[in-house]
Amino acid sequence: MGNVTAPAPGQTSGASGQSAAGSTATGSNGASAKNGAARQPKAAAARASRRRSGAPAVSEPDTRERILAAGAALVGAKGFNGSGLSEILERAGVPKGSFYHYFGSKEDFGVALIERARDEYLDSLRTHLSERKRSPLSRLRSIFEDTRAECDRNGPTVECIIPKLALETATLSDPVHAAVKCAYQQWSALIAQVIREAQAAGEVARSHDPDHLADVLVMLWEGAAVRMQIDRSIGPLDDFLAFVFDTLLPARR
Amino acid sequence: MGNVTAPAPGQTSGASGQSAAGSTATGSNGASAKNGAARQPKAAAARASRRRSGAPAVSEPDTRERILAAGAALVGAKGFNGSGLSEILERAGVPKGSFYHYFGSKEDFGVALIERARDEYLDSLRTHLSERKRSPLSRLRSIFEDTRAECDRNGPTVECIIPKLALETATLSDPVHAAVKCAYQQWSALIAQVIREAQAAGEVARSHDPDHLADVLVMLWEGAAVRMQIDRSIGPLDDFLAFVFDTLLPARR
DNA sequence: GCTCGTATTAGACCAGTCGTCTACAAGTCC
DNA sequence: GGACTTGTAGACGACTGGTCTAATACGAGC
Repeated sequence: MGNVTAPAPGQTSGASGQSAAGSTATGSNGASAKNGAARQPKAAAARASRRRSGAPAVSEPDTRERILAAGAALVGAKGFNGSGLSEILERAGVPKGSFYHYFGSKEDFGVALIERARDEYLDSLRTHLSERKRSPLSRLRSIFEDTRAECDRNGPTVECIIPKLALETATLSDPVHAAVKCAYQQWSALIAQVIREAQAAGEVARSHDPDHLADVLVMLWEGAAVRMQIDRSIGPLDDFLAFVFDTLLPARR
Repeated sequence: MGNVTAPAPGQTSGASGQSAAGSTATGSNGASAKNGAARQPKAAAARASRRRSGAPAVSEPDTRERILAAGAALVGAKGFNGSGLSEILERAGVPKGSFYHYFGSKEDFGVALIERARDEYLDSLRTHLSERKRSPLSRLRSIFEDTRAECDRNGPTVECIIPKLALETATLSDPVHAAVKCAYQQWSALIAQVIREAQAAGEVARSHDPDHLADVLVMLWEGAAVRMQIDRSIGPLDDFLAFVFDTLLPARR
């Protein structure tokens, strides 16, 4: 390691690559894998071609999605390494054999999990942000308030598998890391855009640089989310809202 | 703010308690543990009595500490569940059999890890904050700048096992959760204290409530730390410093 | 030197891990 | 109907996980 680099935030899904995993062993085991070539899920190509040809796709009702949903729930609760495939699949009501039909490996599955969460979240964000009848600042606020409400509904211990997976696996697995990084960049960019609109509308002081401010908001929100899990209370999210919208942004000056 | 509360942050170490772990299983396994009483490390009592009697303690040179150090490094890199005892002990140069002489369980070990990190960090904080010859605001700044410098030295992927352990295990293990919560409360309290001093010295606007502001700083810093791991760059920490000390605090008004 | 009691270690243990493999059911095309 | 592909099904294997018992190393007392 030692490097840092930034390998093109786009491309995330696809081939695994099998990053450095057990290469640290100092003593006995040494080489453990005989595989050299990357496995591929078999189903991905099929799915793509089927979609392309517009077939009704009677089968594969939602197996893949069921696995992902169960995985998201369990990983959210017990972490990625803490969740075994067996339990995920048991909850999804899907046999083991099907898993490797849809995903190349557990790591692949992790990437898919992140992409799913990211797409879902960013979509809801875009929905909120495109509500043209509300002012930019009010739209921005609604984003966070809605997430807060959701956390309130689901209990403070769920939610936000992205930072969880990020901290847990990003040090190890490059594909997961890339997916997470990409998610954050898009998120930040969206926020920056609303901030610009809010500034144009005179709702936010122009002294703030939109990109930096967006990064700060994202970081603060993430910190609040972490704190929420630690305190097991959504208080931190309220603190976030109060600080950002009552103190920080309306810097009328 | 709502809640926050403060349930006696002291007491964290000691008996484990074996919190709810597998109680969520829907299907087969169900009960997995046969133990009801808490195990105890055997060595803890000995250590205590030895220390009490002032013996030179020739044996146990630093075995426990070596395990902790190796554990902190590995857990920081691969997460708690991702780090096996075998590898930790191998790195520490300690035989596997010795582990349960010093720790009651892996969970106990996790608590010890957090307490070690917390004590170390809070101690350095107190050192910084008690430097009477510097102004409060400058002391506050030096805290974060020093940590930034350390991250710069060690690379952005290490550091901060506390939020890592927090997100990874706090959902499951009550003792770990308690230790983490305690750490944050103390941290926040320390920051709030400096803020008060800075306000008294006229360095920070009195319009801020010290406790809330401290919480915000901690959350933002935590978010920056998470982001640092994701970006694999200390840029977020710089953003933090710039925002807090150039924009947020000097709200001269 | 021998025994005894404690501090420490070696290695067995089994549950659980991810991943593979073969067998089978269902749908589609010739 | 038979040869494909797509997806389901779960047993199986090699391996590692944390845990614990049985044995060692070591120092004190006689």
